[in-house]
Amino acid sequence: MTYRIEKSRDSLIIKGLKDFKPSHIFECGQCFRWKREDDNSYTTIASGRVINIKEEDHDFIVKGTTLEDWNGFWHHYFDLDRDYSKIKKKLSKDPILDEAIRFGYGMRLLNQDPYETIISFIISANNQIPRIKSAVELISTDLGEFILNYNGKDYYSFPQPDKLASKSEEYIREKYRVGFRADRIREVSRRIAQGEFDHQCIFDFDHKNGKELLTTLPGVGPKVSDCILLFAYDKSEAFPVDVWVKRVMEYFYFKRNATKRELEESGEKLFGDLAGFAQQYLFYYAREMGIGK
DNA sequence: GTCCAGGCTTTCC
DNA sequence: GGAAAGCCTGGA
Repeated sequence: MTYRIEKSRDSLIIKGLKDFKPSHIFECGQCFRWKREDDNSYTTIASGRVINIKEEDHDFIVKGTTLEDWNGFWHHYFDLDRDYSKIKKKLSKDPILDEAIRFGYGMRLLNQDPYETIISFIISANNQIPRIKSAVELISTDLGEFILNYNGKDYYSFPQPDKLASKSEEYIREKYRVGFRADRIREVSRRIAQGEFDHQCIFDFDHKNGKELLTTLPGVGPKVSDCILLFAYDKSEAFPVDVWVKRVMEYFYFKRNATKRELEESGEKLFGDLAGFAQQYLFYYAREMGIGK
């Protein structure tokens, strides 16, 4: 991925960046920590860093970072080493994917922090995106570190595992409004904090072994583990099957009700090692268009 | 071993 | 009042 960065007084100006649209990247459901500002720019926090990014003509104005920090962190976070034009070209041979990609053409899969992603997607079970965002926000404000105020809003990092592990189930449930997910959050945080669960080694595992290990965690089933593998561990074969993917697959591909197994196997069969990208284009398209609802 | 119904907290539409 | 980026348990 080749692009140019120009420095201005208080921001970076990124030029020549292809396949990149903040609204598609943040609003496609992979990430819960972003805010759309009144000027349609996006402010996001990741690994204790806060940036604001604004699309302007074909450039992107980024506030809150330096050249070193962009190259050392955000470049990888936004997955800028990957050629999405190539991925989209391959997937577009499928007419349904072609349509989904026309809709969400600027989507990219973020490389997010593993622990934050694990907890966020445990919270996502049988839940709605506004509520998931709210819970992650409440946890960070309560236990994370204050980073800075941007445009009137305080930003806090997501806490380390020992912080959540030290709270009671009742405290987590009542303070963050996470219901039956409270004990799962506490227990998973405890296992990671005490070194019982090594989440770093999953980077070296393949998709199948990573899924096997992650699903040993309470609150992590097949769908949630595939989200974690796709959004934090760079496993692009992962194909999370949720209600929207079920709807879009049954509506366009099966043209009938499909079993859970048929749905889970369809990703690899149809899209191979690009299944994760296909899933994300399809999810975003199906949810925004209300397919099959 | 696989499959499936019912229950789960709370909020959003 | 039903549905929500599902998981867990128990029983067939």
